[in-house]
Amino acid sequence: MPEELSKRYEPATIEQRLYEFWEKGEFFTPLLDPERPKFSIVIPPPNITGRLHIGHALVNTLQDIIVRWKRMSGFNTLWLPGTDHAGIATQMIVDRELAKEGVSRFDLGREKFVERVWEWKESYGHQIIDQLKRLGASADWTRLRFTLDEGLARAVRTAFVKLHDDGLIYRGIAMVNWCPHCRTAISDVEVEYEERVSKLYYIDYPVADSARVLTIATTRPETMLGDTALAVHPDDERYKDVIGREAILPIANRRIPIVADPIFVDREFGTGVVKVTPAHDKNDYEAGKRNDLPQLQVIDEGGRMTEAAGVFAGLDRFEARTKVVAMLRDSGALHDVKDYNHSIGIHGKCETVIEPMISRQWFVKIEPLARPAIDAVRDGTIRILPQSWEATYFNWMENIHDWTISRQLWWGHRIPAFYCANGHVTVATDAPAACPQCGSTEVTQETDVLDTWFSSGLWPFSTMGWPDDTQDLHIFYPTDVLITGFDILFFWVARMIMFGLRFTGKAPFSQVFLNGLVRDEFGQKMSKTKGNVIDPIDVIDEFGADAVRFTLAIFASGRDIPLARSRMQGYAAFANKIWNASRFAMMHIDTTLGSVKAIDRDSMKSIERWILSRLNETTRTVNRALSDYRFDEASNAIYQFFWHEFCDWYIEMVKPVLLGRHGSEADQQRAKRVLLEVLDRSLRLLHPFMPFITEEIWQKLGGVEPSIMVAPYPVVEETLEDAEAERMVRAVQAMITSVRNARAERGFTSKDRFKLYVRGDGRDAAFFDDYAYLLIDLARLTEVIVNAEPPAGAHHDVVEGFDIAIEFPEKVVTKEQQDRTERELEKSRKELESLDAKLLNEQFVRNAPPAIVQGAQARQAELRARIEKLMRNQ
RNA sequence: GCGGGGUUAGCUCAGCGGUAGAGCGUCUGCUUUACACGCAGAGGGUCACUGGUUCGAAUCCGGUACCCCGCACCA
Repeated sequence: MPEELSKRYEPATIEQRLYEFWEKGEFFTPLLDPERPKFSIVIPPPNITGRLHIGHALVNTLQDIIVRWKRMSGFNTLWLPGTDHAGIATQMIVDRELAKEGVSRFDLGREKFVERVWEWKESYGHQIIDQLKRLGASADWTRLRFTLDEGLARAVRTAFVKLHDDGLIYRGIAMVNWCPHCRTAISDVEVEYEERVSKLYYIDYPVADSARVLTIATTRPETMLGDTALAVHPDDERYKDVIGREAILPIANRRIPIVADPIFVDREFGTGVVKVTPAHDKNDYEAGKRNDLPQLQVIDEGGRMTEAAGVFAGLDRFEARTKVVAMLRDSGALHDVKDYNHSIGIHGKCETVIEPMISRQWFVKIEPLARPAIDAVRDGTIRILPQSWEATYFNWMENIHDWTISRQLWWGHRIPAFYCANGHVTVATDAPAACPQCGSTEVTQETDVLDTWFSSGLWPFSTMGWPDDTQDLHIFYPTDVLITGFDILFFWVARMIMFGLRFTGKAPFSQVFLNGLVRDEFGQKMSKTKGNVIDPIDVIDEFGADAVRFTLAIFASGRDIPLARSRMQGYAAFANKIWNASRFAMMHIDTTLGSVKAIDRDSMKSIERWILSRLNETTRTVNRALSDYRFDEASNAIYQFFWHEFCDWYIEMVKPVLLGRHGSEADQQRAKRVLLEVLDRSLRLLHPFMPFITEEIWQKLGGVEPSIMVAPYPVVEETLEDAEAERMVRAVQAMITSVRNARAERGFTSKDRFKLYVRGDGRDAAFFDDYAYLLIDLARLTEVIVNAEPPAGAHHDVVEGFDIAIEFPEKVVTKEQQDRTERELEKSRKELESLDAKLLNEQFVRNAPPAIVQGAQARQAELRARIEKLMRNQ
């Protein structure tokens, strides 16, 4: 006898207990058995600084659904979890902590500061892991990895040295994106562009020894202090005469050359004269190199003006802008100022305006890595879903630039390059005791660290022990699918593909599913300033983890997800429905799953065949949808089945037998058995989506397995399909609905009972006789009379091809009823009319598939009958 | 400028060649012994516009309008 359930489902009372049960039971840890079919997936490692946000909740719910589904489907399943050290983000947080104590990291020094960050990590770094557990994530925590662990650090050093030895890593001086706030270089993908309203300043530059004045336009007037030339187009008639002469730089009163550059200058744009600041703009830098111009740095690494900026030295670059403009205005050199909209580069992590800066950095020569990565997607070795992302991937990969991998930070993987006192550079996984070139023992390591994404690019195999030859790599690498947000396609996915192919010779995964962005219910981006942020932990507390997961899943088709609390409330109601349906079932089931025998299928009645047939169809849909990552379709199919077929119809249909109002003892026993069967299969089908509630209920059903999460996932069984049972039950449902409609329209209540007349041939007639009790019960009738002439004035209808008539006490036809009948008639007539035309059209009859034509004919016959009956109701 | 996506019921979306669907919201009944986080029912759509292909188009192709999102450019 199963235990009883409480009247209302209270998620908070079971979630923690069940999660501990799973963890203790080691259900998340796969076997080290190379013979068994495996399924593996690695988590997109969340930053240790992070708190779980709704995007994490989504991506991890989707992974958990797939992982639980595969595990139940018999795969030796590994979901490998871990966290990312997140260089800049983490350093920023600890910096802020230090600031509160009134010290900076420079006061501490590098070593102490890094120690401090590790301490921070020990205290707070696991928070996000705990939150993932609240969500129900069935990741193998015994394999928890961190991108800065010793194992992964060795992988990083090995990868770096290999790339360097292959000539794919170089160190050099170049114009990079510089963040003056974080005081580090960042890569191209880390720069975000924002449309800003700003000003375009027109400045007059007098031509030396002449009365001519050249006007240039700039959005960044402070950089003029670093101008080392003006440039015009060589073929521009307006300026031919000034090429080779000099201009006087206002304020600084420096003479600068006027050069001609056909690549740099667009004659059509602005005045056709451009100032050249080689040290502070990418294009100017290139132009400077072409024209052999000096680079004059006027802004420093902290975004302040240098000594070279003269009187502005020491000022912040934006203060300097204001002052420069004022001074230009005073001197009359400011020609004009216009409003101007343009996008500017921002460092996404700290919102600081990027300053292009010339500096010495480490780079990855990317083209040789990108080519095979492009091929892998093109030839289908890796499939990206939704497929439209492939175009974006190709577009980016084909125009990719070398990757700036060095960061001027302290928290991260220190670059394994070593400098000796004589300036020789050695790149090696371990520090050399002496310089291999000159023998100097004064060896110091490069102070720069690597871009965080360098280490996460190795994630699928570094977490499994690479570069060693480990069992995990043998069994679980390559992984099967990567599930992540589209926003890190370039940052992470592309780099993993490149590194995976390079270092392991294999694509790190065969499929990539990119999920959309979680937005608010009106499609707006969630943001703290808008106040529309949904905190997953809050909603788990409020609605339960299962409801939150289900809500995320039912929206997840690869597009953006408009998330509303009302939806979560709706799926919390679904959880409650599952709970109560199970509670009802358990009041009657008196056996356990472990002790029952298989159902004798030959003895089953039509409604039993029907519900199992419907469940079988649902099973087919769910399995197929999950294999296509159509989480929305899969979850919706179960929802519809469980609530609207199992609860709304089947449970109501078995009540007469279950409660002993109808049928034999054997009928009741069989009904109980089928109820148990449907509940068991439904719970297993639902488990990947709603792990907690299904576990709690399923355990009470007394299964053989210790947990539903290791019970087999339902698969399609052809023998459960029963089209005939579906046809007849559909007819019964339609009759019941028709009676309910007519009753409501005529203003009767459910207490008023009537006689129902039904027509059917041989076998069907016998069926309606058998199920008269059901019609009586659910349609609240006094009697069902098969194949008799209904009295005059009865209400007629045709449903699913069967004639029915309801005998109402008297012909109380309301205006409402008449209108409705009229509308119904009108609709049917219209449809019939178009069908008639269709069937008279020879081309339709000749060209359309026979099944369609037959369907049209059947529908035509039914409509004719229906119209005839409806007319009798008028 | 290049690329991707969208426009279907009041709202949010699914459907992507063969009779317009779901959830939420609205309205009307109902304390029917699992559930009022419930049950039964109702109303609500010329599927953005416009050509074409087809026996047949929300669905395929072309164009127009508007809206998102990448990337590039931005003196």
